[in-house]
Formats: sequence, structure tokens, C-alpha cells
Amino acid sequence: MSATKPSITEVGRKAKVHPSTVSRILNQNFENHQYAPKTIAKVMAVAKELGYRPSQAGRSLRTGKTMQVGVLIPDITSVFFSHFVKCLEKHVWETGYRLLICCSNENAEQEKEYISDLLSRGIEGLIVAPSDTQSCQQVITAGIPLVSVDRPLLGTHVPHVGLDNVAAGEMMGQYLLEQGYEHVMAVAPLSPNDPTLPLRSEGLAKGLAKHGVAMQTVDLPRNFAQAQLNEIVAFAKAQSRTAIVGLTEDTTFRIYEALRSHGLTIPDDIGVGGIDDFPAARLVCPGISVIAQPIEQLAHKAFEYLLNKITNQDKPLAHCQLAPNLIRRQSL
Amino acid sequence: MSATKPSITEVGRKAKVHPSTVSRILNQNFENHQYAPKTIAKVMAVAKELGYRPSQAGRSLRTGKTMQVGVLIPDITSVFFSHFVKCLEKHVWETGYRLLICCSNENAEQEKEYISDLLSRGIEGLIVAPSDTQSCQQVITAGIPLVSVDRPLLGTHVPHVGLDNVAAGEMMGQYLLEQGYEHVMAVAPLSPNDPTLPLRSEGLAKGLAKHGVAMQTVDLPRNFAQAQLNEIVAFAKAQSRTAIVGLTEDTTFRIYEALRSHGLTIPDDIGVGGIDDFPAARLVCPGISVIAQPIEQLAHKAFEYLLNKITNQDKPLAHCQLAPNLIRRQSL
DNA sequence: TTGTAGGCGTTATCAA
DNA sequence: TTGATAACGCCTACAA
Repeated sequence: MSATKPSITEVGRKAKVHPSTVSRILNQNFENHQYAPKTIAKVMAVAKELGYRPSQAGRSLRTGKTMQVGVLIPDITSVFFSHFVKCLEKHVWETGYRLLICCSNENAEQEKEYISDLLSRGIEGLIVAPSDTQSCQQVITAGIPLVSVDRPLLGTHVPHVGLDNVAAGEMMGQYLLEQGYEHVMAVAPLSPNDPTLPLRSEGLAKGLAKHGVAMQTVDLPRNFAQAQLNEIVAFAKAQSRTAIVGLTEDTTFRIYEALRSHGLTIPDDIGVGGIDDFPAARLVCPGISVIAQPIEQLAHKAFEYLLNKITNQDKPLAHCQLAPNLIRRQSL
Repeated sequence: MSATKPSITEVGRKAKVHPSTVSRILNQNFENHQYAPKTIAKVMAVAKELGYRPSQAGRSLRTGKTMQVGVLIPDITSVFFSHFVKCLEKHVWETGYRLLICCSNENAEQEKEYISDLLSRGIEGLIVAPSDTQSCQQVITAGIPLVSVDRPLLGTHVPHVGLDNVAAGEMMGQYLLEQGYEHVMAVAPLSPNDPTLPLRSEGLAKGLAKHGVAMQTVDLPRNFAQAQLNEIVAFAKAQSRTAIVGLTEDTTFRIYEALRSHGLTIPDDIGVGGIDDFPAARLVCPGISVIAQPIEQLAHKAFEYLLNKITNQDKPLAHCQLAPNLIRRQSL
């Protein structure tokens, strides 16, 4: 039971060659070195026999590369981010990098600690959906490649990959118009650190304004209670041809729940829509019409950007706003 | 713009002390060394000024500890696993460890590569929901602390933390009995590497047998099409007092979808239940009754087990089967 | 109260 | 075709 993991030195000892020989053979580094086939074979054999695995610590120390990148998101539990991470992880893995995942839980303090820690672990790049404007400052001054996703880092030059939120709002507004709604309420929890919500709201208003339909924005407290949706529903019910739009997957979910518990008929009494798709929106009857994000593309682009910065290909990195997608179901 | 990250040596240089002094002061390692307060102060000041962060690579190489553990799951996108990871990450973080996350996508090949990689990164422990029986062999022979979660590693002594699947099935069976069902179909995709599904099925049968209610198990292909649920539904419709139970969150979701598209009334025409909870189960109307897992406890226990093994507190680690939870909604 | 030296595993440069 | 050596950043026994 050899519990000790073998180093390059032990492999060398057993194969009767110098450690550096082992290193070059195992790394296929034959640029300036030719080795006898039998030496190569022997080294390979011994390495396999001993179950040799290179020590990343040793390698990192020597090369300065860790082949690790980080991703910092508010919540892995959300449909959007879990799918995003899944796609991202795939791309990261395929390029030989590994992904260190951190969930800030929208907590700025923790976010800073996470970042500090990631930096000391020598990550070569970071993809972040920031909960705080300041927490990434350390990454920027350290000169570590950084890409923001979902939420931009306003006031910085950090390249961003995200949904075109204004277009998303407009698309929804347009659709509401087509469906003949005359009153619209946009609902979202107060999220001081998320600049995307106001943009979605703005887009919605813009879309509706084309036919002079008025919109009302409702800002709920950050951790609002289900009961707080009741007055919104009551208000909406009093008007004819009203739709409520959740600006967040969770909000939309709960609006629908509230309408249900009020025994309202959707969409006849009140229409419901949302920005961001989620499985329940499809299962529920009537299904909830939503604007979906191109998650796979977001992940792809975000890592492409990061890789560009890591490999120092100083391509111009414009911010990237991806187009939203309308999914028509029956709730509007 | 000092883009280079300072080492302990540079801090020492600037503070006019030896690197080892810096090391001991920064690590509060005063067991055999007393330092003049002004030296301490100076070192601290310089470290902060330079934005010093210890290099994990250097430290790991020297100490053999990485303060990293891994988690390997089939799919971060599933409700169960995303919540599990969230809870796990919290505990891991709080004990000073960091979490390396990997998604195998139920792919045994990839799983092996992941594990190989994690090992070479020097993880001090691994929590795994295995997609394959063999892939963890490497971890075992390397003597790295290992805990399985959700799915046990049969035929090994790896400590396991998971739901009591038989009890979960029984609990559901019991409830179906109470609700007066006379026919039950248990549906799950074929998952050769997931031993929990047969257990759930077994428990269900056991629960139902108490009153002689028969159960039928339906094994769907791994990536079954929605259309394949149609015959199941047709079959179920032909019997009176029938309930279909999904053994997986995804399966339950899709069974419900199928019943919907057939225009069936739930639970009057057919009842639906599931093992594993998910948000949509709550939002749909009627809500889907499910057996829920104690996710937070699972994560807590799993990491507690791992930590025990890492710190070599050779406490006896019995396998841990946590009790399921019945959530009554209206679909049964 | 502080300094010195050695080595963890790796790879790049230089020598043979 | 192979070997020797040094260095990455850190910690720690041992010396001063």
C-alpha cells in the first residue's frame, strides 16, 4: 500500500534516469532533446506503474501558471446561474483549465474574501457576476484577467458579456402591445448592486411607449414576503387589461403563485410575464411567457473573452450584448 | 503599477528583515519566537502596503496541504445538486477550505479524468456522487479521504451519506394507501450507475404491499422522449384509482407534463407523486406531492465526515441514512 | 530577538 | 542522447 504519491524524482530513480529526463519525456518536450525510444518507453512504463501524477503545486511554483480560473456568482441555486456554470465548466475544462466556483450569496463582504482567496491561489482569470462594485478592484489592480457577466462593472473597463437587457424589456413590451394589454406593472426586488433590472424596466417602458401604454415600476424590498405581492395583485385586478411582469426568475415565480392563491384566471383577469426563463414557467398551466437568455452563448463568449486576456492576444474586447429570446406561452 | 505580486522575500527586503521573520509574523507563529512589537508592526505594514498574498503553490509545496477539497456531481443543473452544492460550499468555506467543483454529466470517462486531475491538484478530500463504480478507485488507493453522497459506492468501505431511499419509497407508498390508490406505477429512466432508484422502487412496493396494492415499475431508456410517456399515461388511464410516481425530479416533471398534454384531471383521473422536490412541484396547480430530501443535513453530514477523515480523527464512520420528508400537495 | 539553510516538485538553461 | 543545476515561494529546525 504505497500511500505516498511518487514524485518525478522517484520515477527517475526507478527508471535510472535523471529527473529532468522524466520531466521532458512526460511533457513531450522534445524540442531540444531527443531521447532513445527505449528510454522513453521505460520512463512511461515506470510512471504508469507508480501511478505518477504531476504535482500542480510544484508545477505552478515553477511556471507561474495554475491552469485554474475562478467564477464568482451570487447563487448557484438560480436556474440561470446553474445553467451558466454548467456551460462554462464545459468550455473551461476543454481548454485544459479548471474551474474554482464561489457563491457570494449577494454578500459584498464575502465576495471580497473570496476574491482575495482566489488571487492567493493564483487563478489566472476570473469570471464574475458581481454583487458589489468594489470587490473586484483587487483583481483589476493585480492585473489578473477579468470578465464580468450578467452584471457589468460600471465605471471600469472590464469587458462584459451579458444580455441586452433593454432589448429584452422592449421585446416583452412589444409583445404585451400585440396582446392588447393596456396597463403594465414591472415588479422586482430592490437590488442596488444589480444594474440590469433598471435596464429591463427601461426597455419595457420604451417598448410600451410606442403605443402610449403606461407602465408602473414596483420596487419590492430585497427579501420581500409573499404577502407583499397581494396589494400589487389587488391593484392590478382593479384595472382592465393589466399584465404583471417579473424582472427576475424568482419574482415571476412568486407573482404567479400570488395570482394563483387569489384565484385569478390567467390571462383573462391578469396577464403574467417574466424576464428569465425557468422550468416551472413551462410546466405551469397556462405556461408563463418569458424572455429567455442565450445562456450557452453567454458562457461561451465569457470564457472566450477571458481566454483572450489570459493568452494576451490583445484583441479589442468590445462589450458584448447578446440578443434575448421571446418564449410565447399562454399567460399573456 | 506593480503588476508583480510580492513574495515574502520582497516584503522582507522592504521591511529590512529576513524572509523567515516575515513568514513567522504573518502566520502568527510565535511559539518559539518572540519579536519586537515594532518589528511586527513594520512587517504588517509593509505586507499590507505591498498587498502581499501568500502563494498557495509555495505553501502547498512546503506543507503538503492545499486546503482544497473537491466535489464531483453528475449535474449542477439539477435542483437537488445545486442546493446541495450551495450548502456544502458554505460549510467548506467556513472551515477554511475551498471547493473545487466538477460535473461529470453522468460520463464515466470524464469522471475518471476529473478525479485524476483533482488528485494531481492535491485535493485533501473528495465528496462524490458517483456516476461510475470504478472511477473512485484511484482516490481510494491514493488514500485520499473520500465520502460518497446521494449514491453509495457499493462494494467499498467508503463512508456514505444519503437519503434513506427505501424509507422514502415506503413513505410515499403509505401515503398512496391513505389516499386510496389501487394501482401504482413507478417510473424512472434506466440508470445503471445509480443504485438509489431501485431502492426507492423497492421501498414503494414494500409500503404498498401492506394492503396488497400492486405496483408496476416502468424503466424508461436513459434519454427517453416525451412521447414515451404517452403509453404509460394511456395505460394508467385505463385503470381506476391509479397513481404514477416519478423516481427522479426530472421524471416527475415530465410525467406531469404528459398528463397535462393529455388533458387529464389530476388527481381525479390519475394521481402524480414524486421522489425529490423541485420548485415547479409547488407552483403547478394542483401541486405535486413529493418526498423531499433533507439537503442541508446531507451537505452538513457529508462534510463533517470528510473533515473527520482529513483530520484523521478515526471516529467510526457508519454510513448515514437520513430520513425523508413527505410534502403533501394536491396531486395525490 | 533575529538569521541561516535546506527542501518540497517542477522545469528551463546550460553543460556534457 | 542525457545530466546537472538553479530557482520558483514558502516553512521550519537549528543556530546565533
